[in-house]
Amino acid sequence: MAGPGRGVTIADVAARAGVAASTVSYVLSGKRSISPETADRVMQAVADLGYHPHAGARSLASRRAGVIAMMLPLRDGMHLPVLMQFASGAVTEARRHDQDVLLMTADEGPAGLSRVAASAIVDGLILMDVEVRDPRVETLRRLGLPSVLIGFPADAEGLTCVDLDFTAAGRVCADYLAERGCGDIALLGASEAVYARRTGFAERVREGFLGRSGARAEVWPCPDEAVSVQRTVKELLAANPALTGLAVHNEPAVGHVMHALADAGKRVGEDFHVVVIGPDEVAERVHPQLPSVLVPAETLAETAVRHLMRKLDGLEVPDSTLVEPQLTVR
Amino acid sequence: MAGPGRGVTIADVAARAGVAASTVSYVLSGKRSISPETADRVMQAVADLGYHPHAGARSLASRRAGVIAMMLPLRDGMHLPVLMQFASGAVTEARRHDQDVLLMTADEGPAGLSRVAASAIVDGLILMDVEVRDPRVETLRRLGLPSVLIGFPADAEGLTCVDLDFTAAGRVCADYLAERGCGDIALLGASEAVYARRTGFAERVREGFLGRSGARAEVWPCPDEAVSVQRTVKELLAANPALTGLAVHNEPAVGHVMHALADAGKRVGEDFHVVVIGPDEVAERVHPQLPSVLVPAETLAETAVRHLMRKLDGLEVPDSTLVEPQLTVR
DNA sequence: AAAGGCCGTCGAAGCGCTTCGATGATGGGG
DNA sequence: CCCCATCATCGAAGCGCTTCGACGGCCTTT
Repeated sequence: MAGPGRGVTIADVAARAGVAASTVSYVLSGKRSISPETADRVMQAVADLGYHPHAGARSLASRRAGVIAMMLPLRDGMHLPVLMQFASGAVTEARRHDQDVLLMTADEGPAGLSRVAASAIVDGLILMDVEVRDPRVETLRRLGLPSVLIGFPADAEGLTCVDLDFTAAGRVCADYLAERGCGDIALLGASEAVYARRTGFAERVREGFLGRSGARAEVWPCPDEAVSVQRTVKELLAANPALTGLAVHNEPAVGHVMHALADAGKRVGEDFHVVVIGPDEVAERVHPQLPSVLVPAETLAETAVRHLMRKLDGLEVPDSTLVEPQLTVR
Repeated sequence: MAGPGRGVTIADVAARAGVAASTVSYVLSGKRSISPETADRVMQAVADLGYHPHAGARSLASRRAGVIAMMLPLRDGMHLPVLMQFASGAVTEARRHDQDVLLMTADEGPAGLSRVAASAIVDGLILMDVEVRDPRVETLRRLGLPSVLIGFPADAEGLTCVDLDFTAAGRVCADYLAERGCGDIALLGASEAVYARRTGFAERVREGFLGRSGARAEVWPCPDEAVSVQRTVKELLAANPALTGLAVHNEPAVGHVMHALADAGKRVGEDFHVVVIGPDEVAERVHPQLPSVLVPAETLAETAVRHLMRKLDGLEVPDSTLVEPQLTVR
C-alpha cells in the first residue's frame, strides 16, 4: 500500500523506526553498516509509510539526480519506430539502474546541453544519431558531462560512442547478394539529404558495401516518396540492365521498390535478389518477405545506458563499441 | 558563452550583480517588483556566468520540479511512430512552458505512479493510451497528482481526458464510403487482442462506423501479419460478395489488404473504395494512395501538455476534450 | 584489568534555492 | 514639516536529504 497523504519524509520514517534520520539514509544507501535488526525496522517503516526520498532534496545533498537525459533527433529522414525502440530500450535499462530518463529533442541543440548540465537536472546524457560534424559534440566536451553517443562524429577523441557496425552491415548485404549469385549489384540508400548531411551511418554502409563487392556495385541515393522511388528504380535498372541484386537502406522506400521491380518484370527471390537494412516489420510487410539486417535499437540503447552508468560510477568503458549486424533470412 | 567551471550558484550571480541572493531569485521569478536597473544588472550577471538554477534545490525550496512525466504504453499492437510523435509533440510543447519531460513506460504501472508522485520528481503527468479498465486510473485518483489522460477510461469522473473523436472518425469513414456510392461496407479493425483488451478507441470507431451505416456494414477484427490479413480479406469478400467499400483501422495491415484486394480483382479507387484510419505515411505508401483519417498525435500531445500546465497553475480545464477527425482525400 | 579498535548509531552541518517578514529610502497628504 | 504608505531590497529560515565527525558500548589484545 502506498502511503496516504503527501510528504512522507525521512524524518517520519526515522520516527516510526525509532532511529535517527541519518540511520535511515544509511540503511537505504548501504553506505555504512547497520545492524540487521535496525535495518529491518527501518525497511518496515519505509514500506508502511510508502516512503520515497524526495528527488530534489536527494539531488541537492548528494549531487546525483538519478536521472539521465536522452536527446532524440527529430529531423526528417529519421525513422520514428526505431527512435521509439531506442527510447523505450533506454528507459527500461535505466530503470534497472534506478534511474529515470529525461527526454530532450535535438532542437535544443548545444544550449540545451548547457542547460541540463548547469541545472544539474541530469547526471549524464545519451546523444542519439550523432552526425559526422555535430555542433553538440564540442559543447559536450567542454561541459565534461558524462555522456554516451549513439553514432560516431568525425572526431571521437575522448568520447564514448556506440553504434551498429554499419560498415559490416554493408558488407553482409554485399556478401548475401554475392552468395545468391548476383554479379552486378547496387545499394539503394537514403535520400540525398541524408548523404549531404554526411550522416555517418549512410557513408559507412556504402563503404562496406562497395569495399566488399568491388567494381560491380554502385550506390544510388533514393527519395522516400512512392513516385520518386519508382522513377529511381526504373533509372537504376535502365542504367544497368545486368543488375540482379539490390540492397535497400531506406525503410519507407522498400514497398515501392518491390512494386517497381515487379513492374519491371523482376521476380524477387528468383532471378533477382533484394536485401533490406532496416527494421523487421519493413522486411516482413512486403511480399515476398525479404532478408534483412536490422538496426538493433534496443540493444544499442541498453548498451549506451549501461556504459553511461559505468561512467557515472567512475568505471572504465571502451571508447568505441560496434555492435555486429545480424542478417535474418526469411 | 556558457560559464567555465561547474556550479555557478545564485550566490555567485548575486555577488557579481552586487545584490542579495533573494533579489536574484525575485528578478528571475518576477514574484516581486525589482527596479529595472537592478534587474538589468542581475540579468547581465546571469548571462555572463551562464547561470542556470540548480533543479534539485529549486524543486526542494519551491515544491515545483519543473518536470512532467509522460507514461508511454509499450504493449504490442501499439503503433510506434504515433507514440513517437506524441512524445516529441509533448516535449516540444513542454519546453515552451519551461518544463522538461520524464519518460516512463507503462510497465511501471501504478507503482511507478506512486513512486514519481512521492518522490516529487515530477509535478504532473500525462498518461497515454488509457484503456477502458485501466488499473493506473484508480491510483492516479488516489494520489491526486495533476494529470491528463490521452484516451478515456470507463469512469472518467474527475479526470481530464483528451482524445481524437474516434466515434466521429468511424462516422467520417462510413460517410466517405457512402458518398462514393458504396452500399455494403465493412470495417477491418485491429487484432482480436485489441478488442479483447477493450481498448476504448477501437470500440468507439466501430460504434461510429456502424451507427452511421446501419445494417449494411460489418466489423471484422484483423491480425497484423501478411498471411492472416490476406486470409481475412478473402473471407470477408467471400462472406459478402456485394462489398464495395472498406475502412481499414489497422496500420500494418494496409499494405496487405491492398494486395489481397488486387488479387481478388478489385480495382481500388474505381469499383471498390478503401479508406484508412491511421498515419499519413501508411495511406501514402500504398498504390493507389488512399484517403485517410489520421490520429493527430502532435495536436493531442500539445493539447494534453497545455491542459496539464493549466492545471498546475490552478486554472480550469475541460474534463473532456475531443479532437475532430480530418479526412484527407488523396 | 586497562588500553585500544571496531561497530552501530547519532547529531549537525550544509547542498542551493524560494519565500516571508523586516528594513531603509522615498514621496505624498495633512 | 512630520507621519505613514509604498517600493525596492535584504537577511534568515527552512525545504528534505546526505555525509562527516563523534561517541558510547563491547570485544580483543596485552
